Amino acid sequence: MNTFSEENYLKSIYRLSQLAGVKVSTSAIADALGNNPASVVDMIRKLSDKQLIEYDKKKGVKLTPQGQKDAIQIVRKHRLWEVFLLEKLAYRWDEIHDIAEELEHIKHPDLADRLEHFLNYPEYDPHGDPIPKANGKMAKPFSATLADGKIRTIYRVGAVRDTSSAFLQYLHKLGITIGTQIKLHEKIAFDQSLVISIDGADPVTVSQKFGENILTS
Amino acid sequence: MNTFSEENYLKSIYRLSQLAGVKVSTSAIADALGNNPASVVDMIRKLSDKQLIEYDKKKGVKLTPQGQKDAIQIVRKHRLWEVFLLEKLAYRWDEIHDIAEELEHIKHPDLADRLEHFLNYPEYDPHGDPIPKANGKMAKPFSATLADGKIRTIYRVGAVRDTSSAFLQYLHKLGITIGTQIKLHEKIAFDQSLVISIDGADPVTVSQKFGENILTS
DNA sequence: TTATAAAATTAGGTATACCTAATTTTATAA
DNA sequence: TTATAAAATTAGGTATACCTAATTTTATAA
Repeated sequence: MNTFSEENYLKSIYRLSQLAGVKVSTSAIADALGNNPASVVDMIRKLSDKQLIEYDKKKGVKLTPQGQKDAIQIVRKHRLWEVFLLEKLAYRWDEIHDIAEELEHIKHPDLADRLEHFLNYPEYDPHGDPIPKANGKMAKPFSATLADGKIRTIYRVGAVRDTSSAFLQYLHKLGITIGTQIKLHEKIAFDQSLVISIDGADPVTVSQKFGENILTS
Repeated sequence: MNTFSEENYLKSIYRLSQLAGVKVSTSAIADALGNNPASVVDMIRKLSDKQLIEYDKKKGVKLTPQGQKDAIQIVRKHRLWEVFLLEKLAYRWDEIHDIAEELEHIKHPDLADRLEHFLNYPEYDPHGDPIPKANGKMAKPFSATLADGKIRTIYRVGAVRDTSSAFLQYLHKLGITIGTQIKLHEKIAFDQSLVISIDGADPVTVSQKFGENILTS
């Protein structure tokens, strides 16, 4: 059984591993968790001893099969609780992440399974991320971003990459949620800003960073 | 904000305070939590510094108004989660206590209020204990025990005092739950054992200790 | 190639919440 | 009243998960 802290490290390492082209380095983990790199070095040693990760100075941190399994179970609980908080307790899109950060650490053998059943086996969480099944399998996450899109094309919002409340509140303000149709009119050559229309409304301009955080399906 | 450990102490002190004739002493708290008395002395100092308890060598530990408030909020969360686990996730009577011990520590301002709304404002938890409202008020707990009962009288099970799985599984085996009718036939003079019939069935004998843990309404 | 900046690590420290063993205080019984 | 048992406390220790400051290693740029 892993501690609260170990679980948070595993989850961060898992997330960083999934980002293409990112080396899961000491400093990358420190940034992700808001901890000092010296603390990360301590924990890398601890998780290596527990055989949950492998560390190679050159390649960075990699989850072992067991570490991967443990990380996925935490992600599973996180995403199931997010569905619960949104659907059953009527929390807003931008509120659920932080509460799920606490709930995901509740350890009781079949709590996740019961919750999944109660929620009627959702495939995706409210941010569009696939929910791992009890066996660890999950649907493919959406990977194409709006920033990669072609102009004069309509896309459907499948998921969001950033789940910070700043981003989610901005989406709320723009009227964008999972399933919203977005037409990409133009990419500004200067800074890759995007001119889009949301559900057929008048065009608005958003940043490249914005577009990179909208995943299309 | 209190730590996980501080919350567990407050809850234990609250529970011990409610038992008539029990002095909330260092050793009583140590027993309740399964900790060493030396550790309890440390925590008594800490909670006193935080003005959550008052300690008098002679009289033992007493919650301050703020300590009482904090303790009741934990009890509120515990009991609401128990209702959720039983009603929504279909856990058994004897399983819910331990899971709620973890869930009660989730700190998010209005999670308890939302959960209470979702559960339709239950007054009592599955063990018959009253659920404190957001303002800390709650229905009077049941206090009369079956062991105090008069013979040839029918009682209704209102609550159980002990919530250990050993006791709850025994009740399950006997077919006793909240609302069950129990007729008290006889008290054995030798050891205060009780001869009872459960929902009109053939009489069975149970111990005095058993009777003291059944609260009647 | 070498200077410099960035990243990683080491050394030593902190607060939390426990512990054991020894000692002191308090309660109980002869 | 005094011996003894029980309870409470003190002293000193541990593991966890962090930290800062200093040092070493690695990467990057002139």
